[in-house]
Amino acid sequence: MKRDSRLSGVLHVLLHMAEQDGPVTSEVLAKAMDTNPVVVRRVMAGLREQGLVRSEKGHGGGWTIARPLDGITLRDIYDALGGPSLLAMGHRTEAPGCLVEQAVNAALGRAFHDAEGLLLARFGEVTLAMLSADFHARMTARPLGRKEIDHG
Amino acid sequence: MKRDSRLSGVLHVLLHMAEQDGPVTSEVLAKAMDTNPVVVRRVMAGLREQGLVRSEKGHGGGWTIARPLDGITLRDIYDALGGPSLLAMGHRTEAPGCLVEQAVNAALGRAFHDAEGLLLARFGEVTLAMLSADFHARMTARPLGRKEIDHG
DNA sequence: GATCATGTACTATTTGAAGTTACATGAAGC
DNA sequence: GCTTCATGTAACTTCAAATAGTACATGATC
Repeated sequence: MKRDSRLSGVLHVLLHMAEQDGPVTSEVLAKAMDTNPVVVRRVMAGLREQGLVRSEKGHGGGWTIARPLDGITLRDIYDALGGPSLLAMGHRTEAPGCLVEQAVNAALGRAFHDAEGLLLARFGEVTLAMLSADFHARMTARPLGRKEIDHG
Repeated sequence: MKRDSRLSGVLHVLLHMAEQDGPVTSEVLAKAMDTNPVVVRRVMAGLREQGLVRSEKGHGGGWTIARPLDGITLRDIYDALGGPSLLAMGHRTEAPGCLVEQAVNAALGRAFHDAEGLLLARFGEVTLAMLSADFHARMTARPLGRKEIDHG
C-alpha cells in the first residue's frame, strides 16, 4: 500500500513559508520538497479554496499564509486536501448481501471508524503555531546553517 | 488510494469454513469470495504458517480451521497476513535532516502511532467466535436460503 | 510588451494488490 | 501403479489510484 504523504508535505511547505517574510514561489517550495512546482500548486490550490493561503501572480508573486498560525489546525489542512482516506484497509464489499460479510464489516467497521475519529481529533488539536514553536525549539537546541534551514 | 481488503476477505472465508464440517477446497472458497483459487491459497498460506489453519492435499482435501474459534483473534489473523500497513498516510521522509520536517514528523507520528495502537488493540479483543455469533444472530433475525448462505 | 508566476488540462510513470497461467508435489481412490 | 484431485509456488499480466511531469493559457508587474 502506497502511503499518501501530501499532508506531511504540505505541512513542511507551510512551516517553511512561515519562516519567510514575503510570498514564496511554487518553484522555491518545490525545491524544498524535492518535487515539481505543479505538484505544489495542485496541493496548495485546495488550501487556497479554504482561505488558508493566498496566491499572487506576476513579479513578486507567490504563496502566503492567509491566517494567523494559531488559527490553522492540522484538521483544517487535512480537510482542505479533500479529506483523503486515512486507513489503508477497507471492506472487500461495501454493502454486501452476504450475512457473513455483514458481520465482518460490522466488526471491522467499528474499529476503523474509531481509529479515524482518533486521528481527526488529534489533527484538530494541533495548530501550525504549535508545530512552528516545536521547530524553533529544535533550532535553539541545535542551530544550523541557513542552507539546512531552507531545506534539509 | 487503493485499500487492502485481504483482512476483510480472509475473515469472510474463515467464517464460511466455520459453517462447514469437513475441509473446504480453495476453489469453493474462491467462488464464495468471487476471486481466484490461487489468491485464496496465497492468503491462507500465511495463516497456515501461524498454525491457524491446516491444508490437506488429494481427495477430500482442502482447508480446515486448526484452533477453536474463540482462540483466534483478528490480531492473530492480521499478523499472519504479514502485518500490512494500517494507515494510508505516512511521512514524506522517514529520517529527515530538516528540522522543519522533524517537527512535522513528530506531531504526525504521535497521532499515527496512537491510531495504529487503537486498531491493533481492537483486533486483539475480537475473536472469530464473536464474529460467528454475530453472524448466527443475523441469521436468526433474517433467515436466508442455502444459496445465500454459501455466498452473498 | 517582456518577464515572471500561477492555473489547469492532459499525459506519463509508478506502485502494489489482485488475477492468471503453468507446472510441480503429494494424497486418496480405483 | 496409475488416475484424479487438491495444494504449493513461481512467473507473468492486469488494473486502479496516486504522483509526477509537460505544455500552454492567464494575469500581474516592471
